[in-house]
Amino acid sequence: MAKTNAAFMSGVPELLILRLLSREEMYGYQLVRAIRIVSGEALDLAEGVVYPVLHSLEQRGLLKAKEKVFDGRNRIYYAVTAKGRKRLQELTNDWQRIQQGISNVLGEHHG
Amino acid sequence: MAKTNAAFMSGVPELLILRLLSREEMYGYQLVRAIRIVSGEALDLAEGVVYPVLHSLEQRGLLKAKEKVFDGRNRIYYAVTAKGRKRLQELTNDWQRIQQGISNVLGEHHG
DNA sequence: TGTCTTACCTATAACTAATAGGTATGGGCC
DNA sequence: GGCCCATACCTATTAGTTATAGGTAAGACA
Repeated sequence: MAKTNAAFMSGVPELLILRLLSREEMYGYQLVRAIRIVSGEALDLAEGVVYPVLHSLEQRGLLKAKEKVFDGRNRIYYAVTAKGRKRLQELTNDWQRIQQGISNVLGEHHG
Repeated sequence: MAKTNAAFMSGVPELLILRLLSREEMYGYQLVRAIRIVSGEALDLAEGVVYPVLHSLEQRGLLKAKEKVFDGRNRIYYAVTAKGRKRLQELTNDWQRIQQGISNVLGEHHG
């Protein structure tokens, strides 16, 4: 039931995941729900999107994984590394710039 | 000298081009400069990005091309069709929703 | 037993922006 | 004339990701 996105999504999963994990460590399945809820139902990333991004971020040293057993169930918690925080800052800056640029174009009143 | 973008650009060229052309018809080379200027230097799309998008939009019936000779030089002006305006509206809505969703996530104060 | 939710995973497809070229004309400069 | 820059168009290839569509397995609950 994740069928939100047409365009405008490049880089977004990475940004959102880094941002949410920078506040508190979470596991993948939890992230999927958090993105939907915190975005105000505007965004809904499928697990098939979130897990590969988590693996990629971990491999690049931006996240650190920690396996925990909860209620007999396996969970893999992810926390942002120092390198990850730097990356988050960069991505946030890029986002702000691009978002502003698009607003500038859209905001122009019709002539 | 167009080297702006890292991420967050999917769907953006199409949106910007439709929006700018909805105000007045323009030709490709002019669009390239307009995007840079109107966005406040935040965005800079290379010709290699803009021309293929124009062709795609025309093929899909969202733009209509009109060749004009100016100063002995050939220019191809593009205007938005009715179908194109509808598409622009949809894209704008998508953009607003996604942009809002991302703001919601980013804006959360650290806990 | 059967179904739902939780929790993880991956392979493939689909999309599209970015790169890196290329062609051709006109104007200005020496 | 020869040179360079700006204008104005173009395309093939690469790169990078998201989206799709699956699959596995355990626990809860009826």
